[in-house]
Amino acid sequence: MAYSEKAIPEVAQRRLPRYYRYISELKSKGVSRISSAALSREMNVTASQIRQDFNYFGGFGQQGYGYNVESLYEEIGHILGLDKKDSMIILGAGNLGRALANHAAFARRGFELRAVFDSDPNKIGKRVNKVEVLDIAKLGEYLSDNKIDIAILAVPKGVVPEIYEVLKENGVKGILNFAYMEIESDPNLPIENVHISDSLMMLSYRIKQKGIE
Amino acid sequence: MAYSEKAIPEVAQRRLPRYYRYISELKSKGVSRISSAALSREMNVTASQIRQDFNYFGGFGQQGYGYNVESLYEEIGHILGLDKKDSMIILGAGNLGRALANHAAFARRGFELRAVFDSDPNKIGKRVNKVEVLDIAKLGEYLSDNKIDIAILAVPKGVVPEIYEVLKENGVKGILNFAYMEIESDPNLPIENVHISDSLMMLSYRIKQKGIE
DNA sequence: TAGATTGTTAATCGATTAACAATC
DNA sequence: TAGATTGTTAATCGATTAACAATC
Repeated sequence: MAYSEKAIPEVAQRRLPRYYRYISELKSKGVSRISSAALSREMNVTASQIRQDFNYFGGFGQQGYGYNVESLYEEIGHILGLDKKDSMIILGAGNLGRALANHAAFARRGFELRAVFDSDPNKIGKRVNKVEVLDIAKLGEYLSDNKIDIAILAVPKGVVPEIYEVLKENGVKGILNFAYMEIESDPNLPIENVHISDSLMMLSYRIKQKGIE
Repeated sequence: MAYSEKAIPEVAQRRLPRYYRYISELKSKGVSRISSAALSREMNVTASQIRQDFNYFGGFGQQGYGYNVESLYEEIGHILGLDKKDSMIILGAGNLGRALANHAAFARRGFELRAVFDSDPNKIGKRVNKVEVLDIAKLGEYLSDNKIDIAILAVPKGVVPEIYEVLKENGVKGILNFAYMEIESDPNLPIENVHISDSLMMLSYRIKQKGIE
């Protein structure tokens, strides 16, 4: 986006994957066009917000017609970088690491798992969803030989800082962090923190609120 | 909260688990008091926002002193309902379901796993993290015999609607949904959707943006 | 063309921040 | 007491919604 354009609000950016999800659903149902009004009903947001949001990213619609589902799908996919086939490794072959390695949705969205790393000698050498479990001690070495875009952290929080340094020094471009420790996002190394426990606590909170209000 | 009090903004409510996380960290480090200014530096938010937020929930501080870490921890834990020991079941004994069943952070926060459900005869009867895997066909029956607060959905999206109905009809109080299908939150049955793929897409987007801006 | 629906501006609403009086 | 720091109000900033002209 050219520097002269208006900055896109962070909140609007974070709505993109949700739009993508709904549009990909429409596409697979064979719907070929949709208006902001119709999409607003499905997604439970205002039509106005949908039009504003799509406009931030370039206005993919047509007056009197609406939005073409196929091209919307491609445009948003492109904006999300899903046409790029990022290479990916998973750190930690524990329960969560293995579950993520087997997560079909990742491959479907064009993310390509290359290896899993662990420190446990019983796991090293085994395979998880067709890729090999490598020794985490050799992570730096591996990264200098292999161009990896994304690292998924599924390790105990104690080892996070150390692994983070290795990832950072070896050109990994982004981190998806499941460890129970927030890593601050350096402007040059974006990090998305996924805090499953936070969601559970939020749920607990909302259950409790029901009775009160 | 009395009806006369000002409504607490949704965004502030969603910040609670993050506060809880940082405060619990401070507590375990042995820090006994903290000012909004000091916490603001750690958490990367403004001190003003911290004071506003804590005030929405009752203002746990003391002028000239700051906040007592121990009592802050208890207060927020109480607001989140963590002093309540919710009972919990997991639907789906696949990779993700098993990973969640073994997730130590849940038990640590007072959530008590009671059973796991699956439809696969090879899994039924086995144990996952000390609880039994039960036949999902008997879910309704189980729920009428056992008071369950929270259900975690880790099943393929095709079976979500059907399971949702059973949960709803049998008094489950909240759902944590990992399926790749958004369930709309009924006012009487709060749902937190966790979309791991969305986080990965967002990461991909942010990696892509780096080069552009 | 008439009807539909976007793109976009302006108005509203809500959240964040600044400021400072209250008070420990 | 003097200093520190909250609680809280008011000011600012930003996001959402409404409205409608543009246009397919």
